[in-house]
Amino acid sequence: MQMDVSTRQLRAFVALAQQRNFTRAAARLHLSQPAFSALIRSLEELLGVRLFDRNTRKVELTPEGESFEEVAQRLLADFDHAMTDVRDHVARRRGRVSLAVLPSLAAGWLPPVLSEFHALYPGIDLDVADVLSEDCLERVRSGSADFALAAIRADSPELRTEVFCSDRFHLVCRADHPLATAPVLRLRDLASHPFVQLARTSSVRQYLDAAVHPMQMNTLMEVEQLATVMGMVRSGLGISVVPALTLFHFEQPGLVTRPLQVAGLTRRIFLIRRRDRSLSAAAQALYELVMRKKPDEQAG
Amino acid sequence: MQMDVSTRQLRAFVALAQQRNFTRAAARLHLSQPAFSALIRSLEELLGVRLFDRNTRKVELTPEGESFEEVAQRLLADFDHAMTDVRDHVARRRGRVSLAVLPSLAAGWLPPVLSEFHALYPGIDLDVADVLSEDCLERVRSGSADFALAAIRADSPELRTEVFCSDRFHLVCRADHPLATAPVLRLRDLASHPFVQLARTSSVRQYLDAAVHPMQMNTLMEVEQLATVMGMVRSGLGISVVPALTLFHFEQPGLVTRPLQVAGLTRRIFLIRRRDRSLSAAAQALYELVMRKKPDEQAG
DNA sequence: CGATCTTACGGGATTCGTAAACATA
DNA sequence: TATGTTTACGAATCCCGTAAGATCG
Repeated sequence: MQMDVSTRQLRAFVALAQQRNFTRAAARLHLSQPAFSALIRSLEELLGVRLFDRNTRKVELTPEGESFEEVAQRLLADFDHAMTDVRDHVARRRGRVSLAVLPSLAAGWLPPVLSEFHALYPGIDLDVADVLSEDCLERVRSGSADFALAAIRADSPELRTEVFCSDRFHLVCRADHPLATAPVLRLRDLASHPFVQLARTSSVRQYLDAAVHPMQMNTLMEVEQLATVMGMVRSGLGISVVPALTLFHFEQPGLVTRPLQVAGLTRRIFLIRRRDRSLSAAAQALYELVMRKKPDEQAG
Repeated sequence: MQMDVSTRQLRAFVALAQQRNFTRAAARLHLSQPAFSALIRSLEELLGVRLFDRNTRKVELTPEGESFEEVAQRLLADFDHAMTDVRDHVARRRGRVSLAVLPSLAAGWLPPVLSEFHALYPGIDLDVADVLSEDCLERVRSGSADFALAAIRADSPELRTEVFCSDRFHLVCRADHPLATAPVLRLRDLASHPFVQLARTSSVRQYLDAAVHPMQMNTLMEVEQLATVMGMVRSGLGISVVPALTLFHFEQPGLVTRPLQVAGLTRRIFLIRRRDRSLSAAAQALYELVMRKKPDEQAG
């Protein structure tokens, strides 16, 4: 049993209930008076009840009309509220974006991007997960992130991967270290020096292991955080090699960073999103800004 | 800014969100699939967002579609609830009637009528005001009663009066009273006997005063309630004259009631309702039953 | 008789269903 | 290639506005 009452009929009813005059109420809906009359009649027929007692001199609500008035007003208000809510989301006046990003991006490159985003769309809430690549992917897969920036490609078929940027590796060492001023830097030159490694789960480490066999490295220690690497290097315990996007950690007095021109030693950052699933208006807006603000390909 | 989204569009949207298949969802609305497709498209255009990601193999909600789904379902539920509510009232499954009736009618004639009414329409609440005629009219005038049964006509132009029934007067006295067996009863025969009167505000008294000048009466006492009149008469203090509709008070052992064949001494009961104001479905139903159950014109 | 609602009716927009075209796994 | 959506298009329907008719104070 479905009653396809239209919102127009409701609006007509409310207008007439307020104006108590067909001609004026019709004008308010930008309708001719007979057309308006038909609209009221159709509503009455649909409900099976007269809503107005009317003659040429007076228009009054019937008891049923009276009790229907508040109902109709509430329904219309709910309706309009719901519609403006949708429009607000579409217009990016409101909404929420969730993204998952590698910690290295989250600390260095991301903040100014989000700052600009927030200035553009102050009504959109932001939800950032600064987690490792595997976790990034999982969050996109489960839907808890709209998209992600990670260092690995997605494997599952419901995800879509696109290259976001390339991230070249740099040597980091003390300014008084011999390599700081060496004319040429080759990977095997570095191998002999005491080296501060990141944990094997990090993408940085995986790239390094792929480029230089671990056996050839003079690994001094393994730590979890890049900030720790920096501390170790600054105190002269060893050197390290990190991607360009993490260099902000090493912009410290007494430290030197030097690009490595090594073929194949380039970390790729990927943007991961669900396939066959469009982004929300808010997520699309962030996606576009993120793509526009890609780290310079020449960085490093 | 009014968005005339129709309930059909909402129903189409919800059907598709649930079925995730245009063909099946179209069938559910008894529509051809292309017509259904157009309905969805029109909704998406109106809202300015795609609500479904679709290809020939899969139909999925977009993020906007997802958040719109609960909104649409709630709106439709509210809508349908409001509509069935109206229909329930029209079908007399629910509702309320308020009526105002003279106490004499309220105690004797009314209860079985309301009993039948309640059996017919168990969902309709009843509101009875058993008050004197003036008060009956005032309640109709103010809208707190849908209609009234009173002993006076309405004066104000917004009220409409119709004759409901005629109520003949009867002598009430003890069985051992001389008048109980008198061959003929004339008004002047009664006048000499001690008489128990009702208060001047009662319609019964007003009729009597109009028929027999008070000076000609042997008034023993004035009381407010008919039940009191009965008690006085039963104890032999005097006689009285009351309308047929109140005789149930006097159906007591040792009491006699005898009709008075006096021209002009007939109380009229009127039904009063607002002019130019239709009755609610519930009130109309009671009105019709009340008219069908009019006290027999021959009563008395 | 004047203001106002209803009825009558022709034209135009909307919406429908059928059939063909198109897309994807 | 099979399934399922979109496009194309003629037909039916719905809805509007103008004009005439009816009604009440």
